Amino acid sequence: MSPRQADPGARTGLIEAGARIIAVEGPAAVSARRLGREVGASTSAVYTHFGGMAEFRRAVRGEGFARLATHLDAVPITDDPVADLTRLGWAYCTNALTNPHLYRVMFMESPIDPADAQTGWDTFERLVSTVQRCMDAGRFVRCPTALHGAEQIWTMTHGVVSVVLSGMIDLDQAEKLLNDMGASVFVGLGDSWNDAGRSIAAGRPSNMGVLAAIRTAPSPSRARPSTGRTSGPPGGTRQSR
Amino acid sequence: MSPRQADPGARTGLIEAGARIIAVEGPAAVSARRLGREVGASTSAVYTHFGGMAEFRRAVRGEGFARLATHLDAVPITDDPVADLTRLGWAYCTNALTNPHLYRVMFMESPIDPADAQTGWDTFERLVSTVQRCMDAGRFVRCPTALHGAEQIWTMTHGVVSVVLSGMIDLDQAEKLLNDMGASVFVGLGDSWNDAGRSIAAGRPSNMGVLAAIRTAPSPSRARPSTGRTSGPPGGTRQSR
DNA sequence: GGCGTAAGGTAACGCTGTTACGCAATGGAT
DNA sequence: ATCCATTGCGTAACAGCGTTACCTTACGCC
Repeated sequence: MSPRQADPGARTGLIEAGARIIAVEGPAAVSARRLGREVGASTSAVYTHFGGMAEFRRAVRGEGFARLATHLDAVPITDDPVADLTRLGWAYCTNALTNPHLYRVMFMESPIDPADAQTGWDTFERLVSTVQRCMDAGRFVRCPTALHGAEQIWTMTHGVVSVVLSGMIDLDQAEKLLNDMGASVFVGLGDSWNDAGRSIAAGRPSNMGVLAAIRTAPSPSRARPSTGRTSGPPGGTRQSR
Repeated sequence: MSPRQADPGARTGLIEAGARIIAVEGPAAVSARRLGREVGASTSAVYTHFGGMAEFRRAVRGEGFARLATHLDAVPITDDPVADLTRLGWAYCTNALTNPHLYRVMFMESPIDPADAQTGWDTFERLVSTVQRCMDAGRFVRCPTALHGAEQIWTMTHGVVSVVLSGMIDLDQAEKLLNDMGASVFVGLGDSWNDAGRSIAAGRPSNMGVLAAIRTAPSPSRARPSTGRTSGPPGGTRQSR
């Protein structure tokens, strides 16, 4: 009474095809028919292996978290935990900006379901433990819990990444923001200005070219506040209706 | 030789219907057919008044920015600009969390086009001018330009809002993050810890109930780092895209 | 009053997710 | 060796989507 068993490679093949399509053409290009065409199967493959497009997207998000974890795990552990924290931040940014569509799917879509949130928190553990090392090293003396400090750092980094992906600021601005806000947050957690600055400088990736390569490609929109200094009466924004 | 002219109320009617549908059911529920049904017209109404769904969504984004500007303009100007900054932040959060779907459409979708970016920057001016007042008052002595300080504050606030909307943290955590990171950023810009703390306390909305009301409704997902929980069966969570 | 012009409805095209159905394949039970 | 329950998976259909060609309709100027 043993039935035919599914091709074990089909599932991963679909996930990788989905991640690839998302990376190149964006989430909108992913459809059941397209996936079937891509792996040489029919539309029902998605339903056999995942149950539906929603669950399939969940699986692709999981793949995204796995790639992020790989990036983060490549960050070495040194005797300067704050520099390690900085390196984690740059690794996070590099991962996000080299796979912007995937990052958007992971963190910027409709509220994620609890299972995905758990996956996210598991990845987040890498950050929490590094903050804990900063506390143990006597650097983050004002940080109540490692979790709280990690939340601050992740929220800040995610905010900058998110704004870059929205096209509101460019990568040069983002680098300044990350440096300045990173220092502020580190000091707010208890580090001294001098130590924070030293560690941020130490954690700055020597090969900034990875981000420089990204810099050229995805910058279609650029806008600045209207030149005249502000404070105008509420007639400021022109809008429809 | 004058042709029939379009119903001037139809355009705003469509925009408001779109904003309402987005607010209640999310962006995925907005379709040309649905909009036509909603305002008693046909699908071609969207094409007559906007040219297509993409331009229609741009118009709805504009409506969202207009509402945000209304929220921000309601913040009074006092002689404590840092407290005003805090109030702007809370107004921003309140607007975002009372209209989460609209906020997502405005700031968390695919890269926005230059026209929308300009609209966003116009709204952003309110923040820049307040930071300038903080500099003029001698509070942000380390802030190089008002634009740079405003970018920091907006990025931080947007990061917290964005993470709350993703369901990764709840509103209590978010309030702590905003208070702590706000203080860190203010101090990083040059304020003193005492002054920053005082202004943040002064800018905290007396009626926190607005956010408390939100607290109950949209919290479907809650997860913490690795408490070793399990996920339920992949039941029918219907998800948009 | 007629007429040119544009508003706006109708219907179609190709796309999407999803599912009922039927055939194919499989491996333990007989 | 045969059988057959069980499952994989392709086919085809359904409803709904954005978009557009086509046509009717209503308007204001001559």
